[in-house]
Order: sequence, then structure tokens, then C-alpha cells
Amino acid sequence: MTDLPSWLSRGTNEIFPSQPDSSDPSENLVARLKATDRPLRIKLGIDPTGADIHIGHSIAMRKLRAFQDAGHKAVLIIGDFTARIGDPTGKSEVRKQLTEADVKRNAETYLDQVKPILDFSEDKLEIRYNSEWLSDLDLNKILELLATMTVGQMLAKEGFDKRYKQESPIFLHEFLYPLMQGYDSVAVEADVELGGTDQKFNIAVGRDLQRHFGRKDDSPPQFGLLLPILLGTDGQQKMSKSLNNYVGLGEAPLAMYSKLEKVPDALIEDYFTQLTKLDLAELPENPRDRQKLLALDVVTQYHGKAAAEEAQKASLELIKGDAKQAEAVPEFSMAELNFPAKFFYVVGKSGLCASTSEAKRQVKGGAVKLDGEKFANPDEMFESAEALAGKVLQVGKKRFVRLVL
RNA sequence: GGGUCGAUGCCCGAGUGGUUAAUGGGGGUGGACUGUAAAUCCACUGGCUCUGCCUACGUUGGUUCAAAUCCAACUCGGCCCA
Repeated sequence: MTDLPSWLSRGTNEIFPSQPDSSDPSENLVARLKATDRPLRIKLGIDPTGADIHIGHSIAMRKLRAFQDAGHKAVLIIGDFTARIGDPTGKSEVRKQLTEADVKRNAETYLDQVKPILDFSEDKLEIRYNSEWLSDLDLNKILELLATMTVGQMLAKEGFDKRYKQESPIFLHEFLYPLMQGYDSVAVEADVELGGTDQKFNIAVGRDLQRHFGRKDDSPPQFGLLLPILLGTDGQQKMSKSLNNYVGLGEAPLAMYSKLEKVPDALIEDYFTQLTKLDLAELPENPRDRQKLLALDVVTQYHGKAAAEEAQKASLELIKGDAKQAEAVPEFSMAELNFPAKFFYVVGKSGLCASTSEAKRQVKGGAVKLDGEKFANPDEMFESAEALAGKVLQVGKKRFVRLVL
């Protein structure tokens, strides 16, 4: 049989079912793509559990876009219903439940953030909320769903297995999650479902359920296409907001750029593969140039070329420590401070430190500079704001603020 | 429902009546070094305009000159039995 086209294979971890030598469209995705007489329906579900999505999430979105460009239909499912339960995949704890209002707000910002990635033309994209079909399931239907799987099958799932062995609690409603995600596939008649490698179980459940409930036009059950989980900028754990190793899609150009330009060397090829269309064979030799190219390319995708180049310039200036030169230094008004004031108090209130106590420690530790000069006496008194006006206060290498009246 | 064990700082985890924000590790922040990285070394890591004051060891009460440490009830979780 034929090889996968590169738009399909780039960065793809696994496709299942996969019988590379078969021409049967139910077990070979390339054959399926060829055999179809209609655009395939490509499902990707996201649960609006937080306000931000990051470039790790963008991987599946980009693949979805690739399908759109190849003429297929993206079916983006906003898991407004499932978000309230929480996907137990990879979690060692129960996720806290969200209110309807939270979920709605999150969904809106999500859509906003994926605008640069997806093709939003009407015939290319279908956006569905899974409360549409899940909120009306009656007990009969739920029992039917539950009867398709055994406790053993559920406990074989990685996250549950681990939690079970660690003696941490697993609530019964969590067992429902894979079934609901699978039922989404039934409801939207998905032909392919995209997801991270950790989604294999849930996507496989979708196949089972499609088979169980049958499909309108007797199409074969959905294919699963698994994409790698992006490691965070720390190079250690998967990218996640709570680990603070993420690059958010909604971030400002400079913030995005400066995070991306220090991606560890070991990860940079993965990042190029997953986040850009650049040819890996033509990357620069110098690792530092690679980082810059990556940062520039990704920022361009979300903010345009001009903003990306500006971010690159600003970032260079910041690194040189030339804070006074950089225009991007935010201002902090001292209007609400009470003078006379000790130095650490000013630093603490400036927003550069989390607390005045931390500010004091940072000053003592020699991390604080005023107009580029190290300033290590936390108890230095300033009689009035005028004495500090116009100066640049700096904590560490990355945090700056210009003091104004 | 019965029995039993457990709940400590961002996380893990010591500590079992006595001066002390509370050992250690991870993580984080800062410094040196460097490619702005990694690795390594060092420092810091509850709050407060702070030579001191305040708040902390699941919650609430109690015993005591004194409790994270003892007692009681409650909440939450694990395990065993049903």
C-alpha cells in the first residue's frame, strides 16, 4: 500500500488501526482517505478546564488544520459537559469540578486562541458542544454505555491503575469519562479522532461505541491518530500550566519569544517538528541560532512577522542588560506608596516580587539593581518618590519596571 | 454500616510536650559560570515599611506554665470486614 503523505506523517506518533499492507479502508487510513467519496470528519475534543491553552495543545490543532487543508472537515468538540467531570487521564488526583459559567468563559477564550491555527471557513469547521447530546442522556442510555465495559478494562487504564495501586481515591463517575468521550464520536459520526498518545484508551473506546451503536452510512469505526505529548520548556515534564513550563497561545510576542528562545537543545527538534513546517534538514548548525529561528517562526504564526521581529530585537536588548534602552519596560506608578519608604518596601510593592518579605531577601541576595547598579541595602530610606522617579528597578535578569510618579 | 490507620509548609516527607517558621529531598528564585541553555557550585525559599510583630503542622474545642506533638468531637482519605 502507499506511504503516508508527509502532511499526515509529520510528527505523528501512531495511527490505529494500522495495517500498512492492507487496502481495506477500515484498517488502513491511507486507503480510507482514498476510498471516501465525502470529506472525512476529523474529531478533536478539548475540555475547557482552564483559561489558557498552550503550544502543546496546538499540536493536535495543527494536525487538524492539515486535514482541513487536505479537504476534510474538522469537527471541534468543546467538552463543556465533560469538563465538569474532568478527564482522569494522567491525573493523580480528582479534578475539581467547574461551574457552568467557568466552562462557558473558558470555551470562548479557547476559540479565540485557536483562531490563528484553524481554518474557520464554514464548510471546513464544525464546532459542537458535547452538552448537546450528553446532558440529555437518560439512565437507560447510561446503563447501556456502562454495560459495554468491564471494571477490569477500566482498571487496566494507566491512570486508574496507578491510582488504584497508590491507594488514592477513584470515584465512580470518573469511569464515565472515557465512555462519554467515546460517545462524542458516536454523536458526531467521527471518521478520525486526533489526540495525544495518552488518549489512546479513550479513542479506542470511541471505536467500540461506534461499533456498538452503529453508523448511519455503515462507515468503519473512527481511526485514532495519536500525537506526541510536548515536553515543557524545562525539558523534564509534559507542558502544563501548573508546572509553569508552558508557552501560552495567548501570550504577548515578547513573552512568547523569550520562552521559546531558551528551549533546551534536546527538545528543539521535537519543537520544530511539532510546531513549525520548517525542513529539519535545513536548520542552522549553531544551537543558539536554532533557538532563535524556532522562536521567530512560532511567534510569527500567532502574532505576525513584524511583531515577531520586534520581539526578537527587544529580547536582545533585555539580555544585554540594557534595560534603560529597552522600550518594552513597563511602568510602575509610585502614587500609592507611602513615603518615606525603605527600599525593600518599594521593591515589594512594585510587583517584581511576590511579597515584601521576598523583596527583602532578593535585595539582600544581591539580585536587585537600580538603574543598572546593584543595590543591596534593603533598609535604605527614601524620603520621597521624586528621588526614585524615572529610574529602572530590576530584579534578576528578566524582571524590570520603570518607576514613575 | 463495623474495625483500623492516616491528614505537616508549593510537592514529597521527618518530627511525638519545652526555647527556634519546624530536619531532609524535590521544585522555585537569585548569584557565579555559560550560548540567554544544560551541567556544576553558592545563597535564599510563611507574611508584615521589619532591629520587632503576626500567622502556621485537616477543623473545632479541651488538658497544660507550655502542644505539630496528649484528649474529645467533627471533616476528608486509605485498607480490612460486611
